Amino acid sequence: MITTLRALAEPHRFQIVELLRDGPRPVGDMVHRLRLRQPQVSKHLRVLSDAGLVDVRVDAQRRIYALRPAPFQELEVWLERYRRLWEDNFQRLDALLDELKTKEKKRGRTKR
Amino acid sequence: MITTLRALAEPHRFQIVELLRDGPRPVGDMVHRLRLRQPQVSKHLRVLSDAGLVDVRVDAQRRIYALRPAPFQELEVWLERYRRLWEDNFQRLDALLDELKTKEKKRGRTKR
DNA sequence: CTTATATATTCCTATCCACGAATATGTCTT
DNA sequence: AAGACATATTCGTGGATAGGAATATATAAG
Repeated sequence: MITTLRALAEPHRFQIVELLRDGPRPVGDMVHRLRLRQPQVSKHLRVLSDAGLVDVRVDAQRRIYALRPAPFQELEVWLERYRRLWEDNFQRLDALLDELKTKEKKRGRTKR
Repeated sequence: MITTLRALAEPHRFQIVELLRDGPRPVGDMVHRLRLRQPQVSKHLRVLSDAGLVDVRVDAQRRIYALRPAPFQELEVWLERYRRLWEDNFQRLDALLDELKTKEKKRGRTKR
């Protein structure tokens, strides 16, 4: 999970991933679209590959990169456990109770 | 989005977020549970706060930190656009077609 | 007002990593 | 086999940042 997040957290890599969302692409195409230098793109792809976010298919001299679904699925599974943050009242209820408690404590004195 | 990812990509911050998933907590509690030194926890919380992932509520000398739902919702919205990766056939079809093309090209010669 | 408790900030340092430049590897074409 | 094309790797460097130690700030308690 951390590996996935770290890989995605770099802006250029994020852009590469966003590009690949629309389908597999060769390196040169990404170089052109993102206006980055070829070595940097290759290096970012290496990081993404090591993180398991992409895989490569060889087509003559070209390498076609594509997203691997697995890490994105894992991200989604992880995120699901945070749904309650906005779907339940959950912390809102908690915060409300705490606030009431705070007000009670402060009764009779000036704030700050 | 990048801001959110960067904040989550650091292991200790990730742990803090995981802790806060179960509800708001004061700093000292996290220090104790994660066995980190207090200044580091405060610094990580600062980063999380700047990234909009948490907010603080003052309770006497203590500060109670809680997750903010918004960034997690945004993450989920972003992730939704990647669902097709595994729900459709999408790239699988694409890859299949490419593979057929490759085999055709290679017909009659030795691999590598 | 002094002390204790809880948290935040500052300063320093070592480490990591993204970039640029140069070069290497691999494959196609002729 | 030679050159062209596509991609990968290496090396060096500057900037960002996490951690440690010390200190500052804020509130509570006596």
